[in-house]
Amino acid sequence: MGNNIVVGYEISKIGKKIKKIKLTKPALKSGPRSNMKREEKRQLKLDAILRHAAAAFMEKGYYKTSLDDIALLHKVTKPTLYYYVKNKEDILIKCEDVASVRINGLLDQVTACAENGFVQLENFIRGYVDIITDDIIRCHIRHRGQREDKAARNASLKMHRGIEHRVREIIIKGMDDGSIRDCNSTIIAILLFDALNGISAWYRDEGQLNHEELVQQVLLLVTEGVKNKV
Amino acid sequence: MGNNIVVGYEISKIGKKIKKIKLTKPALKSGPRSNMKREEKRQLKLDAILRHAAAAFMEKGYYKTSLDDIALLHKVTKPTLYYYVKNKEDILIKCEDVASVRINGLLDQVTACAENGFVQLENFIRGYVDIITDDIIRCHIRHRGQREDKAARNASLKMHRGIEHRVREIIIKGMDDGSIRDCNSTIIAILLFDALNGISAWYRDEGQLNHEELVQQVLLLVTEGVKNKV
DNA sequence: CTATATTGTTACCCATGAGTAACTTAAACT
DNA sequence: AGTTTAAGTTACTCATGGGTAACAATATAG
Repeated sequence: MGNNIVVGYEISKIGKKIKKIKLTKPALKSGPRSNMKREEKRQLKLDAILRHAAAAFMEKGYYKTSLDDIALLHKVTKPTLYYYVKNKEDILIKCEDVASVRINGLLDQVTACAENGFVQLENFIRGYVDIITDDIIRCHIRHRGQREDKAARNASLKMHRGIEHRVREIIIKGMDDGSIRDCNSTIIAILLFDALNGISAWYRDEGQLNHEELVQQVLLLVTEGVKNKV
Repeated sequence: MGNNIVVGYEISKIGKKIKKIKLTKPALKSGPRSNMKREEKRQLKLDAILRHAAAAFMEKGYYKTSLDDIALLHKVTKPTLYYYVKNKEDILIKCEDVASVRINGLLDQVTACAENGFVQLENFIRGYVDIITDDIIRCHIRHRGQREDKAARNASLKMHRGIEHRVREIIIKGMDDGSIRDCNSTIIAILLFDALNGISAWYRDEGQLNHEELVQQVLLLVTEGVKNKV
């Protein structure tokens, strides 16, 4: 009886990896109050782990950061991490989820305002530069690309395309309402993201460069370009 | 007599690693013609290795690419690679050297022309988008950042700063001669590189997007921005 | 107060891949 | 020719680090 508490076994398609699955479902019948507390605590710990991991990944890079490093930062041992994440890559995936929510949230907010396309684009840029201050987002931007798992790779691509598409829509709206000049919205959206995401690789809020100054320069560049109007 | 042909031993500072050093210096006395041929061949092979490595690194990433992978691409075995490069990281360093020469060469060319700052900047952008078509350059852009060796890390930073500085100089020149509007040249230079380097991560010459179209959109964005002039 | 699920630990396993030693073959100089 | 150097091979070592098994402690439920 000792070892039938926890698991059953399921052989994946390839038959190479064996996956543990729970047979006992997470007890949902008990009082939601106490359960809530547990779930809350768990979520907080997961968040902390993501923060620590993201910070480490940003400093040393994904492959140069071991799970032991992350565990140490979080003051637990490596196997404990596996209680919160499926594997190393899952950390990146969870960072991606956070990023998706925040960026799409920003887009919701921006597109909800009844402004013309250009102003919406400005607002998006402002918000985005703000968002990429967060280590988790920066970590995602830097490491979206590195996905061993095929499904994860596709999901990442899909989310990325989704966001790019929404920005493209803003640009198109701007061209329609006359606030943005005629241009190739696809290329412009990509270039914009290249520049903004690039910022996340070097900019620190604590650094010497002022946040407002940065935003101003970005907006001016995107708005006016650099050529002097004589 | 068998084993005193080749080597002496030298203990590095740390005393941990032992390094082989040649006592027999590379014969330079013999005819330069034949030597040239050897050096030439060697250089060609090194170039081929760099090409193969860069292609692999761009496809799978540095850490997911083993030296065996590269050796296989080059149709030799791993130890042979060590005849051409010091270690794995040395491949990145050699790619960096290539990149440095090409980009600084472009800058030489661009700044040699007696044009105003804005036109020089335009010419640089045109040339740069051309250059980042090359796998070796793309590899360098993607992996400058990953340097375990401290000296290599510093060298990389220095080269990068050097190039950025030269572009900043062009922008400043443009502001002086009135061809470029007043701006923070440091930030603009960085943003420009962020956008351009970003391109190297996704653009393929063989793809559906036309090279000229891309260059046009970049130049327009940098020149005019996206705001419609009413 | 006891049973059960939740967190966490110590001690492993084992695949991977960088780097090396020692030997073989091919080329080139005299 | 015959010897030296370059170029390449096979067969290893060995550190690293992701992942797991099995056990220990702590909460929570009934």
